[in-house]
Amino acid sequence: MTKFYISTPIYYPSSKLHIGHSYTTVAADALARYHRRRGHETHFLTGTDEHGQKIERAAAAEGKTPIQFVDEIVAGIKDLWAALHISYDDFIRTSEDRHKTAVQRIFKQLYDQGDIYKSSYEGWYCTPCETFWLEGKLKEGNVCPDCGRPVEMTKEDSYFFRLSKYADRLLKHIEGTDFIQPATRRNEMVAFINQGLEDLCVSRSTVKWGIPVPVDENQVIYVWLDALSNYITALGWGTEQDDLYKKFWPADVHLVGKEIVRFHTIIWPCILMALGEPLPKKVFGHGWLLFGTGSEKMSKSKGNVVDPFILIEKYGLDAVRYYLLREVPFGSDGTYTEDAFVLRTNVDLANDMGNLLSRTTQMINKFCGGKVPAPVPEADDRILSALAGEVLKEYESALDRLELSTALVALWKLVGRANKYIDEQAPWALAKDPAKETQLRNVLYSLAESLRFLGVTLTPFLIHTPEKIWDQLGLEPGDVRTVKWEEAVAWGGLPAGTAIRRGNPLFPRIEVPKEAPKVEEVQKPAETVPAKAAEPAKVTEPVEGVAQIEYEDFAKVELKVAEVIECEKVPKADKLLKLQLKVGEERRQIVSGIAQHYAPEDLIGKRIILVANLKPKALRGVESHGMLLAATAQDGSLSLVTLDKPGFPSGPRVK
RNA sequence: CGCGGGGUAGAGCAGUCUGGUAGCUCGUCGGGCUCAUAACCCGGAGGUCGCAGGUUCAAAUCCUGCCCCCGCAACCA
Repeated sequence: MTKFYISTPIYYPSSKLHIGHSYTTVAADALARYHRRRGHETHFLTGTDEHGQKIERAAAAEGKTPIQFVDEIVAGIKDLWAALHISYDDFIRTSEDRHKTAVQRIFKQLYDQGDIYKSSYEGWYCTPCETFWLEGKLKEGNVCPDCGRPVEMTKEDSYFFRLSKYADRLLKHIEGTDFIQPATRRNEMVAFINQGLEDLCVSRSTVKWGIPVPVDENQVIYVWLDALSNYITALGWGTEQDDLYKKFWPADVHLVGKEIVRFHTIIWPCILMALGEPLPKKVFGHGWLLFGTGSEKMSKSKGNVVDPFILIEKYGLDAVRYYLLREVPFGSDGTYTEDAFVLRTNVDLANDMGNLLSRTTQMINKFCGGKVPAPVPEADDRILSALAGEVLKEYESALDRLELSTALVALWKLVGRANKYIDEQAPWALAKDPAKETQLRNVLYSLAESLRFLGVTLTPFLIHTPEKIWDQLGLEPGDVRTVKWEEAVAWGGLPAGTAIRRGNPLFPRIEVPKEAPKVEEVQKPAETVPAKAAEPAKVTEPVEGVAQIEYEDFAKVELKVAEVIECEKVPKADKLLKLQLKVGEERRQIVSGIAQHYAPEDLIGKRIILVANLKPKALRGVESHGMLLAATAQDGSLSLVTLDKPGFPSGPRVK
């Protein structure tokens, strides 16, 4: 029997997931459902990558243990997958014992055979941050880029994996196959490998929340070896119960976001080679779903992350799934806007698909007494049946290539042709002419049969619609997912005489209030959200307006009048200016990101407003002791806040 | 010389690998139909395919150079 094993990345539960994660997971779900529907033995794995310093700290910040913290978020993730009807077969958490023991086994094996070795890692280390920094990342004066405190050259024992040993074999594997898709990503990886691979540090002594290194109590296994291994630990690799592993490995597809293609196509295969296990057949790096207002250029202001729950609540699950799977060619980046969402839903789902069902069922009611008429095959023009055959081929080959949107486009060719067919044939006219009865029967049968076919072929993508279609056609709704595939997609499966059960519209049109959407649209914040995977997305918390404050809160901010004495550009920084200020008798240096709006010489002599008691911070290696006030307009232009009386002295407090 | 993605009709995109009448969706204008969710069908208008060279009988497509835009990162205190 054909088998199919597909995985999503395991997500990092340091915060709530957004629609980008949903995008990856819904896509994997559709592929899993497709293969299951075809009768292939399918295993669909997703999960969470729960270790590491970020989780450790986020938990500490909330006064929780890491596992408490992560448990809550994982529960939320599972709720989301439930809401999206994600049909995963297994959900692995890297904090589970089954994973931890297997990862330790992997580590041990690689260590015993010499593929992992102990060495020392030397670099600039910030003790408070427990982080090594590359020299190039340090701020001026060897200061930690995160906290601004001095770093020390530190030598630390670590374990390294011999990545370099497998580079040649890996390169051959990548170049000779369609292992990495789409092809553009393969080219990037080939270039990357050709730069030379260095051995990979696979342990950390500075983190406690992780899987202990089996041969060294003081260290935990670092993320790559830990997280990537989930694809086999979930199958029971190396245990007594490895039936799943034997059955499903190697994976048919690892679906990943483009930002983590490198880890899945370089590190992971090398680990597998070292273990002597087969490599996954394919790693598909899809693009990102980006958010924009559509009408205007992407706004720089960050806003709310689109919450999948709200979207489902507002527009329905099938509309959300359809949009995710249809709008973006899988592999490239795409955008989400609410306008585009509404348009897509109204046009494809309501007008074309939903209305097709509505008019077809109504015509069968009116012209055939509500029963599906018996066709007369000899007299059939075969227009729709022939097209359905072609569409099916396109659909199947698109899904074999993981091109979900292409598969949906193919289906909608049939939808479009059926709508046109109604116009051409004008059944209402045929119904008036008793001599045309045969033709009428064939036309209506072809339409109803097309819809039955669409119901079946939509089962991987949509959750409620296929059943609704079959129900309205008078079929047993549940059968749409259980009738054997070959039989279900073969033309003629709809029995004559079936009683139509015309119901509510499949997708009611979404009515959008037309009045003055412009202002609102412009002000709607835009957010760029990568469909991030194994690493957490940096999500800017939305600013929900600004709360009122007491005067004493305001008084905490020390604003002062300052005069610009000197000003120059910060080298190698296009946005930064370094300003020397005179504040009364005091001198100050600040750095400000206004270089694209003001030339240095224009600023000299200007009196500006300084936030004087802000903590110092190094920007691009240059110390800044405060900030100046400026306003940024919608179009991105910027204006300094200055004084309107010439000759006003510097130094006074502003309030 | 940081990494990457782009510039094709008013908007959003396909086509570029494998040169050969420039296509799709939305919008717009006009027409048709009345089975249907003011839905559906047909037709029109609208593009010097970023710029400049080159190769070719032929270039959106191949080659060279340039310009511009957008992500990420660094540099928004």
